[in-house]
Amino acid sequence: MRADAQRNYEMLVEHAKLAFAEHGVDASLDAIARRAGVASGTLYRHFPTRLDLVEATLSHQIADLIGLGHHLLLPTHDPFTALSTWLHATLHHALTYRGLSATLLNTTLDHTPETPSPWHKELLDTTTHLLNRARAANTITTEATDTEILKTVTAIAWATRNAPDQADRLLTLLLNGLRYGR
Amino acid sequence: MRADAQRNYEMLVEHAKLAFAEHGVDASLDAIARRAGVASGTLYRHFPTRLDLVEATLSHQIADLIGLGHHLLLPTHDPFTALSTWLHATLHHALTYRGLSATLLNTTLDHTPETPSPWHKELLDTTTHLLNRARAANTITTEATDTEILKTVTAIAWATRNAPDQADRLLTLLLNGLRYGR
DNA sequence: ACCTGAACACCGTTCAAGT
DNA sequence: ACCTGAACACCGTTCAAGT
Repeated sequence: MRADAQRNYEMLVEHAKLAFAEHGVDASLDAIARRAGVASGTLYRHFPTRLDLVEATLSHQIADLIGLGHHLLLPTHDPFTALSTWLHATLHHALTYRGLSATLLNTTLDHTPETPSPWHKELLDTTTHLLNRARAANTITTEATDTEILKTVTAIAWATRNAPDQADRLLTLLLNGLRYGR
Repeated sequence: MRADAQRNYEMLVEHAKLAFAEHGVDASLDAIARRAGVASGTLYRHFPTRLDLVEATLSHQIADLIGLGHHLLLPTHDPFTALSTWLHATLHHALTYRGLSATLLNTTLDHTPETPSPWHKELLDTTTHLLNRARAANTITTEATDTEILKTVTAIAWATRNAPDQADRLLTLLLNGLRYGR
């Protein structure tokens, strides 16, 4: 990549982080480009879709989350606790920016024509594995599908986007509903 | 009201219903006005905010829902069953138009500066009463507040907006989590 | 190879002028 | 008293022209 292009890329990610943190993932792309000191066309060249830009600002955090997921899949962990830890972490991730929960729902869990990003696929896969382990250990109901459970987690993130302190309590409620023999 | 104004009002409500049903509550107001055969200013004269128009299209359904609420508060009903019936009905109401769940969350459950509409106040009040009865009968946990529970119901509506057949199952999961001595 | 910025499309909202 | 529709502001997205 040419040096000026590299610099533009970094400036865009940096200002996107600020804008997303302040206004949520629906922040004006035009304003991001302006504050990063580039024209709008340059933003679109580097990030064809808004999702590309969102993912770029979250790349480290996503890597961490996926790392945690792999860790929790080790057989040393109690299946239900591992599932619980994972869903809480996913919930917090979805709360990073206002509107990120909607992005997650749309791109991972609703039938989108586009291929889901590797990030989203990994999220769903990890959840599936942890749920399967919890089901195999006979600790949770089989009443709800993987997708439905992950949907509910994003829904909780969405519902508590202006009061994130309530998020964990609502997820605990969901886990109570899932759990057998409480 | 002048005869032409009356007619414009009705035409606007009628076309708003169609547009909301097709595109959700975020449908273009301009397009609604155009198809109703009036200019945009006329729409704003009758319905200063989008919420006013949304409520107008739902007035009958809202009346029905509130009627059901009053009915369920009669002491003849089992407290938990009444609560369950009410939350399922509220859930279905929130699913009427795509995006209505978001409206409900914003105007009823998040700190909005504006005074909530009588409709929303009634919704929250009825839920509070039914929850209190269920708690007094010792059938549900006291771990979650009224607002949090209603939030979760709107969240489920939001999460299943493209797959409404899953909505009731997810609400059942929530009720399982709430219920004591399942 | 990359960037600029005008151009187009679309929307919400207001308000002076008209009836 | 009510309606019209132009005007303004804001945004996303594309693409011809420039370097």
